[in-house]
Amino acid sequence: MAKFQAIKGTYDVMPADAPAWQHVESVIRARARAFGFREIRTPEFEDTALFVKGTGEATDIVQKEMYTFTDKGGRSLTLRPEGTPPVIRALIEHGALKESPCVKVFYLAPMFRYERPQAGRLRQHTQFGAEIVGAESPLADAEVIALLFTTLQRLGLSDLTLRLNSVGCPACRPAYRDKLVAHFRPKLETLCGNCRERIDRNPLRILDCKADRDKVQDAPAAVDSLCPSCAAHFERVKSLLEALAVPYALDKTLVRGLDYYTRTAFEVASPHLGAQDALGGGGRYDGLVEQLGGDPAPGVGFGAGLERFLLAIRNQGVPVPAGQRLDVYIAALGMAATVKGAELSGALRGKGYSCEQDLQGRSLKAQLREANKLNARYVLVIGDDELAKGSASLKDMDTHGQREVPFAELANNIEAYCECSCQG
RNA sequence: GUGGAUAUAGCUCAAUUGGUCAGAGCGCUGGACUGUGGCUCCGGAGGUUGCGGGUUCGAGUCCCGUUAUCCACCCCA
Repeated sequence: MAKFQAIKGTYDVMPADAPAWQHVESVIRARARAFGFREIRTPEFEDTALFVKGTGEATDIVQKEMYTFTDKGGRSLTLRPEGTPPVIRALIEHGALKESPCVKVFYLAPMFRYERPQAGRLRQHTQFGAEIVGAESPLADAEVIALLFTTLQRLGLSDLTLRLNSVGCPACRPAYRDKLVAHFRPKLETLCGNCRERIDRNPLRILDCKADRDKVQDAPAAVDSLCPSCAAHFERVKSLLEALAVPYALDKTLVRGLDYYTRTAFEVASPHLGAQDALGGGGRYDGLVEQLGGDPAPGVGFGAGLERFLLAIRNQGVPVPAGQRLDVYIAALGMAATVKGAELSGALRGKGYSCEQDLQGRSLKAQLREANKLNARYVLVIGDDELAKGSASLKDMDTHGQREVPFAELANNIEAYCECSCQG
């Protein structure tokens, strides 16, 4: 076993896996552009207090999952466990919300959480997230959801389930909370240990309990206790999702784990994942901007895990486009030919072709095998014969055809000989 | 933090009740007309069986510890 290995919960994307990542990333960027979201990049670590205040003191993330350390200046810093607080912080810090009443941004960035790894869960994972800040319109909720949902569809994922719920606002939630407590308090005995604690700490989370799924079904639903404005908002979100052709399933037990959520809560899950089946989730957070020191502004967004995208893609058997093929492989025999090959590869690369040359001084057979493995379109064979004639043997790996081409012509006008797909 | 499973060549895995059991396939590499790929055939390299103890005449094969990985819980992407 190797002396050093990637630390628990982290992993390497080796060259063989890179094309799949690039594909997912490019689909995401294309979708974000289609919806008019602009990219934002924030630091990998922040003031610890940003997450304590933003994510919420009582959340599991803050309680036990943060990578927190003290730097040499005595500052308490934390590796970003989630994307929303840093984004809001940046928008406030740069006055983006004063410059424009509504901002739409997305990010693609690593997140860090100290958790026990399992299928679809890592200590460092990559999130695709998007936020719309400054819009109270239910269309903002619907657009954010549609961005996530259609991105997953574009990736070829199917059997997706979009769970939707509304958890109300500071005006109506307290009353609902009381109803819930009143409902469960008498049945305390029938609840699991976790829920007995939750009834005081955070009763809404009892709805999330997997052990007592059945006992939760007849509990009062948040959607039945919404104040008029939250109820109207939720109705519009639903009809806008229909307008956007995004199928949803109401789930009155869906409660998101972060403190800042208000009104809309949603989650997209795939049956092609393990126990952690959410590809992404999010919701509205109308109080967060103010909470973090900005002028009050509503917001809505989501976070989604790329590793889970890749996992679902693989488990579902969705084909992933292969990486770009090599245009030209130069097989040279001997030092003089190698020098000539270097000269030609320089010229070819200058014209925009991808081109590589043997570095091991191996036999021609071995070089051709290598070219084949690299899926090269053409191979230029250069040996003593070619050097004497002043021309190279240009072999088409797809048709098996081969012809002689003078060195001078090759460098200037290879297109003429590669009737082809080589891109200039 | 809790529970369960697993740790044998680069990868996927074999190895009867502890006694030639350290192997196969793939991959890598060389060759089959000393200059021509993908198929086929032949050869080669590569493992002190995660690590440390113990039991035994003898341990990948049993016991203890340790580390790591995987899966599940909590929770989340």
